Amino acid sequence: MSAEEKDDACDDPGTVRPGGRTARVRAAVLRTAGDALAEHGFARLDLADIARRADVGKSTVYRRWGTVAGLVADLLSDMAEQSLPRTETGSLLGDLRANAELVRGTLADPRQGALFKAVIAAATTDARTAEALHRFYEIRVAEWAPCVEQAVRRGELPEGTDPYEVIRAVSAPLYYRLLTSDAPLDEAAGVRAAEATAAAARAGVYA
Amino acid sequence: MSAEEKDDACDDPGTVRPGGRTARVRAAVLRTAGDALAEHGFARLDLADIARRADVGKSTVYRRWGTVAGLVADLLSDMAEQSLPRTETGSLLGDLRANAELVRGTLADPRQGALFKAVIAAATTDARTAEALHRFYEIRVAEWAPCVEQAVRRGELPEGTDPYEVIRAVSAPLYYRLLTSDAPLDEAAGVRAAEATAAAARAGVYA
DNA sequence: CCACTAATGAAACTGGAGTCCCGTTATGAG
DNA sequence: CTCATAACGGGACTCCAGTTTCATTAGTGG
Repeated sequence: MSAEEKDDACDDPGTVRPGGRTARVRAAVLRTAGDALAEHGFARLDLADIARRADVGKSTVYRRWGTVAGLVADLLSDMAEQSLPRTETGSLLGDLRANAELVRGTLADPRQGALFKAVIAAATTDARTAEALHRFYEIRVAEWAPCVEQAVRRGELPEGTDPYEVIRAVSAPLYYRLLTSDAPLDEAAGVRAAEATAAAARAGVYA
Repeated sequence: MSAEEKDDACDDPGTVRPGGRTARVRAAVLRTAGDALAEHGFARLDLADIARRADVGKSTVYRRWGTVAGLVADLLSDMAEQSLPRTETGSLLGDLRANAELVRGTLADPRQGALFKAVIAAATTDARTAEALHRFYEIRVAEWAPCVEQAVRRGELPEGTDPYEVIRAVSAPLYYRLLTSDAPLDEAAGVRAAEATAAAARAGVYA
């Protein structure tokens, strides 16, 4: 181990030969993990079961992801890459309503809603998962922030309005209801979230 | 087992002799469970460890609470009973700011914040825990709803404003930030939550 | 104060989640 | 096409969370 000593000891499995089977295994495991999270939540999840359902060796799952938290973190990275297109309506309220409806629809969908619940729960336990979750929302919020900046340019909102905070304000009541109530996330909730945020932003609360 | 057949088969342990030792055991276990939840989160929690730290027999914990979810549900019932006094300032914005600061202070406190995170995470896994969590928030929201009703009576808000929804709107951004971001919950966040809600409510969004 | 039994606690037991080892497969470079 | 080896898969092994059993302790009604 003279000159050619092992300097790649820190490499995780899957980084040197990411093509072919490795990629197929990752896709199968992540999809199965998503299904399992949506079904049973994050607490009743064990990697052995994931491996069985994904037709993948148990050792492979443990070697590459190690723990449930690590697997969820990777799932979040995967979810962050799948970006949804933003619709532009020309007015602040229209854009915020579009955003609210997108979020509401996602959370109201049985599978997606359960998945988001599970992912948020997982993030409260593990630091790496939390970091992945925060990055996920930073990305999603940044995608929609431009519509607030446009509204400022149009004169709909005061100068200095924080675009990120406005977008977060739309999602907040929807997530709050998802997590702390059993009331359904109907369309009215989305509309209310958008209108409340628009009213507050116009009043200069986020400046 | 003729006339005196066992009709109390459905009774849980602790319901027939709830005084003395039984009460002490419950208090010790719930306190320890709160500590453990705040420390390690809800996933790394096992009842055997709780029993050890609470100086209580392992079988007792398993017999009375059964699972982690059941224990958290009982903890939530206990938390719901400890009601905090509501301050009245005479104006809607003042009351909402007081509420926001109360919630913000609780969530910003390291132990309490971690505990609430853990409890919310636990509720995503188990139906009974979720029900207990929903009841907890219903109680807390109901305690503050009167200040909105007073504002309507004073003419600060339009008739037909939903008091519950207004109170929830104050908490929502604080919880959203707690769960999806690593930014600190500073006082400005509380003030912004109260002001945004007041502006939206005045605009008639919650009517 | 006594008797009855609800509730607790110690210890032995069990099943399966997570680890380890090693032979097999197939990726990617030359 | 060929070879070195990254990555996978099966199976044996370990360890501890959760269960069961039973003797002991202490509430509660009389």
